[in-house]
Amino acid sequence: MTADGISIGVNHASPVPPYEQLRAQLADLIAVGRLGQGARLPSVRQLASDLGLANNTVVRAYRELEAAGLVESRRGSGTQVIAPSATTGIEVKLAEHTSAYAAARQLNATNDEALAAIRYALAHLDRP
Amino acid sequence: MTADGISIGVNHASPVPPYEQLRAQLADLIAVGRLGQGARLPSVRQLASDLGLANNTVVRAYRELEAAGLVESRRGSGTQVIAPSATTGIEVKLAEHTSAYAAARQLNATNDEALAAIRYALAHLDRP
Amino acid sequence: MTADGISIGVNHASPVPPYEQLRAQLADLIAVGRLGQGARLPSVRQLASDLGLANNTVVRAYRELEAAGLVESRRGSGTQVIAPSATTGIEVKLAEHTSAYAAARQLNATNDEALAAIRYALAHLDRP
Amino acid sequence: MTADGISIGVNHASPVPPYEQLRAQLADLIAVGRLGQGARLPSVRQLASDLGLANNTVVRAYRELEAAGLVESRRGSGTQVIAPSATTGIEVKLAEHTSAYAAARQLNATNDEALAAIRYALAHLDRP
DNA sequence: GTGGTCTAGACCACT
DNA sequence: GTGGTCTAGACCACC
Repeated sequence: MTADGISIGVNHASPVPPYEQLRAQLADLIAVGRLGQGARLPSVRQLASDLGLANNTVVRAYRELEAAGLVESRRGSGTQVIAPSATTGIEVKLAEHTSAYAAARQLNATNDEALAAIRYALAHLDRP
Repeated sequence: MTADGISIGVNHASPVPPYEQLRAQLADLIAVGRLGQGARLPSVRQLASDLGLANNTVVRAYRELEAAGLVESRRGSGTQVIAPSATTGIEVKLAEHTSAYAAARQLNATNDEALAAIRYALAHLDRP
Repeated sequence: MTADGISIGVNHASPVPPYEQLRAQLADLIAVGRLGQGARLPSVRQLASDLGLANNTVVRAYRELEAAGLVESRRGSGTQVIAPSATTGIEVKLAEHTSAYAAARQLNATNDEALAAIRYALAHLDRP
Repeated sequence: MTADGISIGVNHASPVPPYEQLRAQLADLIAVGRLGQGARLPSVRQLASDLGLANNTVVRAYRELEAAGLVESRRGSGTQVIAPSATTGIEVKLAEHTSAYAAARQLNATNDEALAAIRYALAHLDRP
């Protein structure tokens, strides 16, 4: 849990490298609007020490976000979100991912199967 | 597209290492029943040459699947699927993933948003 | 565009640090005669605010120009150009740079290629 | 001078960071055809030790070239040039640069001045 | 052997 | 304080 109430985690056991885990989580927070235009990301040093990473690992993640046009870094003034023209809603983000996942895994879900899936997911999400 | 009609792909540009891409795809095919009990995986050499990978990369993926108890390799008979105690259906797999994704990304979707998501996904899946 | 009709720009995305971008542009303007002997550079505060830079960044650029003997700063009278012993013409400046570039890049241009180059450049310069 | 007869140098005193000096030189060698399609760049370790740099510095340069689509790196098989659709000739490269330089520096050269420039440059190039 | 990532700590540029 | 770069050396994935 970082200062701003956004929590980010890194799984060192995962085959996905830490910088990419970071990048993906931040990209999603931005895409979904949790980090909107002008929002400041935690400082490199802050996030690195929070997560027990080397500074450069965070720098790498921020650099990739910048290359993707999601964020802008300036020496001395930190890293800020550049809002995407049309903010992507949670549903759209979830849907894009679900769809991509199904395709990538060749799950060939029928409509009924997919709906069953989402109902199942909803039923098992721990939520207050 | 490998011999058995199952197609597997490896993206060299991805930060996820090839052996893990392989492992994940095979694990899903098994979890979902596309590769059922007793099904034979392609031979190491076959799959490696199909994908332009070194044999060892495929060996690594198979080894991890074996360690997870999903397949069994025996000299002479290749690598075969050991059906999981309860075969996981497509919906369950999709749902688990969707749910895990939402949690990992802190998307905090409401039920309505999640349903909207799945409808969106369905509408955008190219299907015959 | 600064006060004197000379325009200077800083690209924050460039790997070249801002103070050096400033220094190089000013040095060229001087070398080429656009800023002649006795010409006054914009005040540090002026230039800094025009470009959205911190004062110290401009100070740094001016300091390097002074160390190179191109300008002189005096309290009260700002920063003035000290004309180089022999004023360098545009052609000479361009030529020096072109030549240095070719050498640095090992382009090994023949005379014909270089002439073709300059003709091409001329044809593509937007000029009134 | 590296193995392949291409020589690359890094100036540690320059304000331009080493990885960028590297990137620019390699990009030019490719743009100009000195490193054509399929040509293999020196290995990261090779180049790093030739130039007295840390491996990561070379890695960074190669990564940027890859992001620009000039080059492709594969673990185990090195880094190869992906030829640009239309190979850029030496003259074009030189001209583009000269033109860009003139514009960036506001040299406002006339055609005559530019021609004088190139003649001057040619006269002062040390060439066998 | 190849490239890819990470660390720990340094120094620089910038606000 | 901020981000940006470099080093030295480690370990991993891949051919």
